[in-house]
Amino acid sequence: MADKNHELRDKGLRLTPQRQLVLEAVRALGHATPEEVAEKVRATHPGINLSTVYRNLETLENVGLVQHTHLGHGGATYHAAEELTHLHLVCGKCGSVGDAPIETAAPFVNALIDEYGFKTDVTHFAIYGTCADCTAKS
Amino acid sequence: MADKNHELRDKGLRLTPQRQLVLEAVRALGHATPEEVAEKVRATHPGINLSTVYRNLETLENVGLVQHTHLGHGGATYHAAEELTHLHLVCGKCGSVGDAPIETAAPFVNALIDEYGFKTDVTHFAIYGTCADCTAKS
DNA sequence: ATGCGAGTTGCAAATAATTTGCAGGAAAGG
DNA sequence: CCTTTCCTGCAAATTATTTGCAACTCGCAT
Ligand SMILES: [Mn+2]
Ligand SMILES: [Mn+2]
Ligand SMILES: [Zn+2]
Ligand SMILES: [Zn+2]
Repeated sequence: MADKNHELRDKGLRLTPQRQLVLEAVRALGHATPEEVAEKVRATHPGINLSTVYRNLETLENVGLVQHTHLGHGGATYHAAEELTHLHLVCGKCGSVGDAPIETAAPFVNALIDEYGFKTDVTHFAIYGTCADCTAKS
Repeated sequence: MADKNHELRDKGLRLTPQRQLVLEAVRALGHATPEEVAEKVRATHPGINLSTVYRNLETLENVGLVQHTHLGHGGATYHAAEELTHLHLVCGKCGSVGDAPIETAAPFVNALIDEYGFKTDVTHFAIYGTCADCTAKS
């Protein structure tokens, strides 16, 4: 590696400790709300302001390093862009979040393209329903 | 029809003008945010309070007369339960909301049941992506 | 090294969306 | 009617996110 953190400069962004830490936190956490990202960052940079986290998440999303997804009824959660390679199966009863390969959705995605010219991003919203455990219990 | 509005009493709910109007508004609007429902109701009942609308939407959802869906990054929109018979194709570029029959998703839904025992509700979240028009323009 | 200018940050305040407490008012049933 | 319970309006509280602004600092050009 020539010099570290080229990925941020390459996108035309300044390399600040806060920004690096936000990105690292998102990568470490898998998926996380802005609040959770802030919490994680505070481990090494206690002073970080929540609004800085929001702003950096937005900035990092604009340059394609992170993305947001909706797993629940409320706000968004953030992922590292590289890591968004699976569907999220969210159970409305117990709140569990399972994964499934994106290919599972391929026939559906193709049908929407063929019939409507609609290009689906299957990761933006979670797949909502009831998990096997909760179905068994009821 | 024996006597009107049995549907509310049958669910064990009191029949108040506000409640009836909220339900009618949801039915008339197709999909609507709580704010939009309130607006609609105010046409005939100007005094209705927004919190009454929120409370009634929740109540009506609990008894199964309405349901909420997420069409965008933000809050929920409400539908009459009978009316939720299609997918929502939401374009992230232009914001348009198209419809598609639920059957389009059948192979996908079946795959999730077979492979994970996960029962998908395909209407809770919209199907997010880019519409044909926006794809053409870019 | 030094300095400058644009991009960033922290902080406080502003917005926006939704929820809650409470006291008065109205619906259902006897 | 009368009572009980549910429901409503209103104000205040929460929660989530955004914005204005002055101070700061990163990266580039002296
Ligand atoms: Mn929801
Ligand atoms: Mn979104
Ligand atoms: Zn579950
Ligand atoms: Zn579009």
